[in-house]
Amino acid sequence: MTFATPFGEHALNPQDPFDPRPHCISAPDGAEILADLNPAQREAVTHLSGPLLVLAGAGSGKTRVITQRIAHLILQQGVHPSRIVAVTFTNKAAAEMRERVEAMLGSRVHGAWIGTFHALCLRILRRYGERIGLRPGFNIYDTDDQLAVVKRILKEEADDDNGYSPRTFRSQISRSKNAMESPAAVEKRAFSPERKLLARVYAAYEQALRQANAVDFDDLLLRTIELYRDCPDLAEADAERCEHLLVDEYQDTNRPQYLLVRILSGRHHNVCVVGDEDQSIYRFRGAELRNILEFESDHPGSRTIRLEQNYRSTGTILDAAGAVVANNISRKGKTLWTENPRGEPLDLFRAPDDRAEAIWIARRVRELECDATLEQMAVLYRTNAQSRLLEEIFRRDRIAYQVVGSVQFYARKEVKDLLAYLKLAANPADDVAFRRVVNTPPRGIGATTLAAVASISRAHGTSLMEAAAHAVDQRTVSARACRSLGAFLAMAEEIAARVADGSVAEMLDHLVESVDYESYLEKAYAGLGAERMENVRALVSAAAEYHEEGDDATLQGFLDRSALVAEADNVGARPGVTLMTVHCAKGLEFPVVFLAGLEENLFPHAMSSGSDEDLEEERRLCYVAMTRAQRRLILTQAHFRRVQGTPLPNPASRFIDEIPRKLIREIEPPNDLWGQHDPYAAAPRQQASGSSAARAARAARSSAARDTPEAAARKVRAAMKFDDGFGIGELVRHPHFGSGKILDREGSGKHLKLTIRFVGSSPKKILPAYTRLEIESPRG
DNA sequence: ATCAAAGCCATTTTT
DNA sequence: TGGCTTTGAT
Repeated sequence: MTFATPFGEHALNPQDPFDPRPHCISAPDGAEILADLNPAQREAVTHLSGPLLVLAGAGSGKTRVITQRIAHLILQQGVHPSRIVAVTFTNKAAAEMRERVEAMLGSRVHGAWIGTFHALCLRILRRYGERIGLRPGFNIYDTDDQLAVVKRILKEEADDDNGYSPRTFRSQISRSKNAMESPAAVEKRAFSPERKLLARVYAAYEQALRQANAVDFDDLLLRTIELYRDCPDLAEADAERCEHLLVDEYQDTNRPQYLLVRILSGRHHNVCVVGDEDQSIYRFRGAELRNILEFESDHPGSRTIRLEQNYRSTGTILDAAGAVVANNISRKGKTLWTENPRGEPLDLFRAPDDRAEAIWIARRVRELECDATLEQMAVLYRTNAQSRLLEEIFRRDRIAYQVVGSVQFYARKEVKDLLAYLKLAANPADDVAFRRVVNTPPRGIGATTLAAVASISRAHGTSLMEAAAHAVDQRTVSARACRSLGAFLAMAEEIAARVADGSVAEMLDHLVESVDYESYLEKAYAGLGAERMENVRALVSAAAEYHEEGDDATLQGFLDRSALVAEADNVGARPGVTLMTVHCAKGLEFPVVFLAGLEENLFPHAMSSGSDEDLEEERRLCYVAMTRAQRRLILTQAHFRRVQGTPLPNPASRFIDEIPRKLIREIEPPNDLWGQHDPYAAAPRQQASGSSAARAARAARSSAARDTPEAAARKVRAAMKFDDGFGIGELVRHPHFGSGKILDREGSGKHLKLTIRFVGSSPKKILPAYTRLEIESPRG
């Protein structure tokens, strides 16, 4: 398991990543905590009162500083743990921090809060949410759920030709929320029809969430701020509790998070933020670099400490990464240095295409296996889509690997289905959950029935669940629908009744049994049902595990966790090479790192070529990727890459050119990787940007045949008479769409299909055999 | 109402 | 390329 370190005598450095001894020494008392720290680290740990900004370069022992600081406060300053709050950005970081502090202090940390912003806010809202109108049992909507809400609204709000993408609306709404813009504010500044529609959809979305007693991720922060604003007593009490506030990854905070920090540190002002402007990579979701750049002016009397000694990487890797990020303008500027040896030059492999790139990486992994384990290697890439080819080749070559975070476990359909049942039990107002499970597995409740239920819910202003009960009571829907809807309601009630007693795992087990979920999966995913069933079993065992962790296990707690916890949180849990996106890799380190897909339009991504800010973020992302490497960094690039199935040419990433040549060793492609397939044959000649070329290809494919020379035939048919009464030009009435005019007809008997234009909409095809069409104006 | 086929769409990163 | 929605058939 241990491997020879190339660092010779440096191996005894206690912070040396290749030192086989465990990193954190257990149970220190007194001065021992400070023993292994350099002067800057020590100052950051012992600085006691007032705001503190720690600019911590990559690999400079940032987590160490935070954890030691917590230990120092508790052990030597006598601060009660419950008066310490440490917030991080990801669960991963929080878990690591908690683990390391516990390793040092054992039970003495008990009472300190260590967790993510979102988890902290959720806890506050669970306790006091009622004071701002959140009813107990409120649910958390993830991106999928948000999308479902937006889709439904778009359908109702703008049913005529809405060419708008729900996804765009969803992210625009999220963007507005992070900027803390109300629907009214968006409306006020909306000049284009699209912005106006956005304002309407946004308003309806907020309304829908309130009615469903649900909050989205953004709301967790926003509504906590709202709570503090409306209930100053609570803000006061929590700020009082925050004798010491520590914030990790401060460069990634957005506006709501910034405000929360201000509120919570408002009383004691002992706020210690740690961050690195060069590693800010979440601008796209509202992170404001400004927060860290302006910390000093924001918090008068603050102290700034720079951690510039790197303990992680070789000198070569550090120089290369530093040279890249030096091209950015908006930064405070740090110079990282290291006592580590220079190490090997960076490998650079330029592959003819993406397939050859993957094959070469697999081969190189095999070669390197002699001085590093598979677990010590990682392949990083910009986009999740890139993992597919790598996986294929790794599987073929029988190299063990683990993909982190691509398809989130909790985002899988089968998992979401079952969780939706539980969410509905916890919160019957959750309309998204209702729609999701009401006919899953299919039980004869189709669009017609659902539309009837929805209109009742609108009319009475109640949830779909209540509306459904009402419909069954009043026999508003057909007898058949009544029966299936009634059965569904009875089952939902039964599940809800089990919430009080019994474990979550038992509930799930019972649920899977009673709806016969397994045979549904079998039917719905021919052949792949078993695979999906595995995920169901994994969910059940996750629930069982959750139950074993503590005695305060509740359905609520389980749902909260599944909403906030991502799969990415157990990196390295399984054997093999780690495959993940660069974003996912932040905060991690590996002895050997491959960075794949270094091409223009991919990294930097085509989406980011718009502004300098976007490009600088890509560059920081590249910096983050490179600084994950401890011993070896291997860069790869593909001249041609398949995008949506078409091979597209891309020049090498500008980031490669920003690395000093002398730090790179370029590797010639082996013969067998050239020309075993001929990418140039299929590729377009033009040197276009990825996205526009892709669009052109798509357009060409679809614009092939669209003309319909049937107009003549239609005229012939229009001249004929029909004895079934549905003549062309006839006016008819449809139970749903109202009055309309028959434009055309095909087939006959029960296969008769009519094209009808209804008032105020485009023509629709109707089969009279399945609907009750009445003739409105018989022509003489 | 349900199922299968076919067209359609989108592909940046995540709590 | 593949997942998902719409369409079409029964």
